[in-house]
Amino acid sequence: MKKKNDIIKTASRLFAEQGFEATTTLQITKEAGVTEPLIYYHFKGKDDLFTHILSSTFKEYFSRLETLNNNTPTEFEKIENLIGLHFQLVEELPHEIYLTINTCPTRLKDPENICAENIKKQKAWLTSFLTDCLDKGISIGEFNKVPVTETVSLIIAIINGLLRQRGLKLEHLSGLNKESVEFCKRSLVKNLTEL
Amino acid sequence: MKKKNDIIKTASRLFAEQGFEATTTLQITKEAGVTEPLIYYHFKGKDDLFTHILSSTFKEYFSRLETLNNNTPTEFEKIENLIGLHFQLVEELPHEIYLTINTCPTRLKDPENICAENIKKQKAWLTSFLTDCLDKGISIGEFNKVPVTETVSLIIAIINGLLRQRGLKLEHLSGLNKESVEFCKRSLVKNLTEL
Amino acid sequence: MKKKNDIIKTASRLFAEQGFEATTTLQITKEAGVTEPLIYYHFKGKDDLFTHILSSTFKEYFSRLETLNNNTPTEFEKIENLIGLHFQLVEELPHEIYLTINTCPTRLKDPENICAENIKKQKAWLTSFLTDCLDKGISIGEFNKVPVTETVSLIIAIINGLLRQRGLKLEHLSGLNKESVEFCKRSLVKNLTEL
Amino acid sequence: MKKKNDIIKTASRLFAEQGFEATTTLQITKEAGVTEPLIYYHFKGKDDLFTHILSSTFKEYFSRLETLNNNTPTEFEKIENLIGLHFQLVEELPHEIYLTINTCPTRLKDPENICAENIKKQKAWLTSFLTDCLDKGISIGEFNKVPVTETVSLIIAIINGLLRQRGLKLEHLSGLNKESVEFCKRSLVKNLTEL
DNA sequence: CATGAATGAGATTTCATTCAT
DNA sequence: GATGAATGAAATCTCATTCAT
Repeated sequence: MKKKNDIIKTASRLFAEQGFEATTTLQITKEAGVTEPLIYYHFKGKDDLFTHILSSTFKEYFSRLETLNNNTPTEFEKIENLIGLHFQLVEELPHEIYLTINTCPTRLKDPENICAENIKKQKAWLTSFLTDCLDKGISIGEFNKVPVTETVSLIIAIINGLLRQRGLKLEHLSGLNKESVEFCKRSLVKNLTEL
Repeated sequence: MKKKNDIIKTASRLFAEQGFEATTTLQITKEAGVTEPLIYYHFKGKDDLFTHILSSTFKEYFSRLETLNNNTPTEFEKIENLIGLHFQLVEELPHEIYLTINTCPTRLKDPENICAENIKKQKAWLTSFLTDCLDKGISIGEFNKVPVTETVSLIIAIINGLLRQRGLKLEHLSGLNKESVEFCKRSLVKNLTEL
Repeated sequence: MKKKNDIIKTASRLFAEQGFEATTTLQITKEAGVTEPLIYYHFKGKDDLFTHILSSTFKEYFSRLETLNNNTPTEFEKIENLIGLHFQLVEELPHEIYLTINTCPTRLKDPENICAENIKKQKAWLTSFLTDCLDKGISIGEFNKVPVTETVSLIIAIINGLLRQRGLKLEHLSGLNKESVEFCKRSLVKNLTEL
Repeated sequence: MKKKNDIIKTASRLFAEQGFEATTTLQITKEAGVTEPLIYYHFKGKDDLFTHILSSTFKEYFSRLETLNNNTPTEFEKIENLIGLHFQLVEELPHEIYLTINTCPTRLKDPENICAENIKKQKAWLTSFLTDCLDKGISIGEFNKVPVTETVSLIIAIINGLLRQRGLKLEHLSGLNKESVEFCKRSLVKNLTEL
């Protein structure tokens, strides 16, 4: 079972770095120190291996989303926690997260495939979470009166954009977490004392 | 020459939708209504076709960046124009832009390749532009005293995140342009009357 | 197109001699003097090549059955002609005919496959032809009062058994044609003067 | 030992239905409810398993041939008994018999292999038996003066053809046994009262 | 400019077989 | 007896590319 794990780890990294098609089964097994047929012993094929990695990743991702604390003193802290969770995740599972951001999109055409399914689910979850948050924050006067739908899309875009930068190794997010939160806070929260 | 253009258009779309590796020369020619050797008459090969498309796209992109008006009354208007330019671009050249966002990243390892080169150039350009802008805006008291480096990264992430959403067809950016600008404005510009 | 024909001829022979599974695409192409991918240029795959050969063979077979003369003085001559047609066919297309007898049966489980389909069609045709023949021959007193269904099955079995012997190279049917006809005639036709 | 038998039974069936090459060791073990290495505990390999099944079958076949009664009142009864024996055999061991008819032929090229060897032996036995029978029957005036060699081939073809029909599940031999015998009797035996 | 036919290199996958337990 | 894990060898198939016309 150790070897099975070696395959999964190596494949995650390579799929993330090079994409699904550009990664050959031979390369995976060579770097994992096993022989090619072992992939086919543990998985139905290259596709199934990819699917397996992706399911695990999204499962982990969604289970973490569920742990977000919904009893924060302010609505903004929920957003802060959501952003923090993503920064945390990409530190722990850089390849896996990058896989969902970068390799998935090229496999999105077939609406039944696992990428499409999970990316939709993610979007729905984040939209619902943020919409709640903004609605409540605006109604209790914590937030400025921003248009909810657009602002939700925007925050999701920010999260995605940041993870992507990081995946491209264009940024070492250190310090960006705090600043992203501040940026949003200034834009959303009413009556902040000026910096 | 019409057929050459058909090849380029079809290839742009397919490379963007499926990635470079997942797109076969046969598929390109079939969907373009030509035969395979014609690719080799007009280009050195599949790589060269890709390179051609990418260079044109980045050339167009950089030439547009150069048209940005640097004599705006306020510094924020420069940022507004920059964001607007990207929204404009993705409306006009959706496949080409999505290509740079989605297909390039998996080809980034080789530092000599055209993707790496241009993405670095893009990043340098945007960083320089936004750094100038923020530095000046802060010094003249138009902007809050935000940490420049991080905020620059953040704005770039927002732009990328938005284009990516659009490419994934998760969003119809209509309305998002204006709201993105407002979001940033609230966060950056001092003494706005509260909404 | 000459090379395509070389593939078909070589494949027919090898499929017949060794069976479908035991024949490799490499072997076919080597013996046909071409390279492997050429199979995939002209056919969808090994299966499609097999299917193509089989369709042509059965098409030829059924078109010959249709040429059988139905205006013979006696009913027995129809049977004689039917047997003769099969002997003739196996002389002209030994590999192809042997393919239908020997390689088809192992592919019979899937009821939609081309073997199943054609073998059923063949059986239906022969049954209908022979049933007519026997019915009429009995009613006009040319034939003994034999049980029609069973006798039809038996004549089909004789034809199949003979072709199979020949395919196995256990027999050189010379002389067998005439004798097969005599054997059946003695059994079926009334009032023959004893040999 | 029960599991060994499960392997043998399942393998017989699958080899007969699909052929030797098309049947994988994995399929055999799955359908037999065991694991692959067990085949290698009981047999030297897939070839050896096939050989084992085939030897048993032919051994049983030849031992039955030896039980044929040679002291019948008429020569024709010998032929009748021979045909009956084959009908009987295919009822009892349908897979095994079909194996010899259908799977063996594709393995006939190598003259040292077990199929070639046994099929030759079978042919020799039947030829010798029937030749004796016909020679004697003709000399004592029981049979018409038929050409012996050809008629022998023909009777063997009939037997093979019938077993094959049955194996292909094109026929339920019920009733055919009796009628096959009658068909041959009418053709061979002198002075039958007309039906 | 354009194509039908063909190919070299290599990818994915299968399968009989073995090893360690 | 029996098995889960693993493998060497080879099969089918794909794909970018080229040749001859």
